[in-house]
Amino acid sequence: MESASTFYTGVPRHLVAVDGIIFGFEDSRLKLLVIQRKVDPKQGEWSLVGGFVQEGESTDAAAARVLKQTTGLENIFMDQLGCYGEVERDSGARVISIAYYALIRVKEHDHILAEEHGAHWLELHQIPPLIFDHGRMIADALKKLRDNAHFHPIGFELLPEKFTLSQLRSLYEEIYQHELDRRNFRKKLLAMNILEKLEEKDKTTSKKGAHLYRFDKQKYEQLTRRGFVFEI
Amino acid sequence: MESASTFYTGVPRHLVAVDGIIFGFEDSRLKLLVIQRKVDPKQGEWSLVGGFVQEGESTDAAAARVLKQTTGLENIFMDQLGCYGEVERDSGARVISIAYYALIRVKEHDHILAEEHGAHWLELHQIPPLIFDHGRMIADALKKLRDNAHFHPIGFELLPEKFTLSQLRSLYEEIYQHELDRRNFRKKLLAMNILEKLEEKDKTTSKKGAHLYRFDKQKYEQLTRRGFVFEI
DNA sequence: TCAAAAGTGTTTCAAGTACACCCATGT
DNA sequence: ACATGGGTGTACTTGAAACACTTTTGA
Repeated sequence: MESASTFYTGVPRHLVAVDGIIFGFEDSRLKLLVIQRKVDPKQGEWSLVGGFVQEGESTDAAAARVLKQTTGLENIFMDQLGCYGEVERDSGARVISIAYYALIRVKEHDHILAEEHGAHWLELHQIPPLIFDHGRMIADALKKLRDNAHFHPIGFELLPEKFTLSQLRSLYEEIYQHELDRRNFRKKLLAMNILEKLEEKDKTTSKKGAHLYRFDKQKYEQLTRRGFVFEI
Repeated sequence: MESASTFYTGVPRHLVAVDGIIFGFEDSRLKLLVIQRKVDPKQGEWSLVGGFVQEGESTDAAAARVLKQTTGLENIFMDQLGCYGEVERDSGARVISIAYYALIRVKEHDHILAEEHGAHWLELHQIPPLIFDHGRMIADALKKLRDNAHFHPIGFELLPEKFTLSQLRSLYEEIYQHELDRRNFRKKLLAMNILEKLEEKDKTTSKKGAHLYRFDKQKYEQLTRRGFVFEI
């Protein structure tokens, strides 16, 4: 393919990175996994987890790899946030970065592995200034998380398999940063018919105990095919 | 910065392209600008407009440059769609592509320039199979256009400065692919208070003539700051 | 027995939807 | 005079928002 090699040769090549905005939910708080950078430039400063896209590796795969390296988790909900392509965004070199955000169950991830990488879970209002354009990435990720959570049942990715309605509500209160009416929330969610009520109760937060529920993905997809639209 | 050069050296570099999904609105139809590719591989086949990101050029700038080269237009509404990073997506080489969609006023663009590039405006249902993953890019762009148009007044980017309410309505009918009630649409839009009613009338489509309106961006932004949310 | 969270029901209000009629005018 | 698209008003329906009371049980 002679002409092909003509078309692609002589074209400048670029360093391409992936950065991960990793959300977690713990103690009724939305948290973010950030690390203290181990390499220069900006060694020791706060940063998102990231890495370079390798040859023969898709950007999605690179993001999944980086996530696994820091948390030990696989098959995690991830969505691409977008490309950050300003020339001067990385002070060390011209790097084009593809940002991904991920939702993980904090309890399930490998805390020891994360610590080895200098990783910390911080609440949203505790996030220090980050290197490069990582602050903007987080802002964009939060916006996308909110938009996405509004019409898709991605919130469940942040909760344990079994959860109470109070937990679910406080999750959305954290995501949207405003209170939701306890009774209306319950009514709305149960009316959707996508939660499976379990016999077990969670007694850690009240004497009476709150029923545990499980997200019924089967039922959700079935309803979706019939035109149902999730909305919170 | 010795350690910095250590960190970045030896890292694989990639070809990075931008591809443009360019929407236009003409004769009450939503259209897409596609070209017949002039280079191998896939010469002669249908493709989106695109090009490679140069050194010292941001991805946004590259997308704007490609748009200008094919249409002659500058300062156009553009939004990033996302990164397409599969390893085998381009059969000629490993190319990471950043897709952008743009909304342009068809009347204002340089038709001669476009023709030189083998460009054609095609209606959505006329789009032939495209090379690589361009078909998927279009599907994604349409989805994003719909989502975006739902809560942001981006539709006006596709209309001439002065337009009738009927034109505006048929634009949204095209975007959403379903009919909207003529009377309710008018009521809703006028109630928003973001349209400036002009004295002029457009008599091309009726004997009575329809009033022309102009989108009042000032007023829209003012209302937005007060919490107003556009929705159609 | 009482504090604290869980669970249930009702009323109100706003926004969307459906729909019918009059208006202006070129042919 | 009439056909054609432009313009206006009203009744209905649905769903969100606001809100008060009862239940359970460990301390």
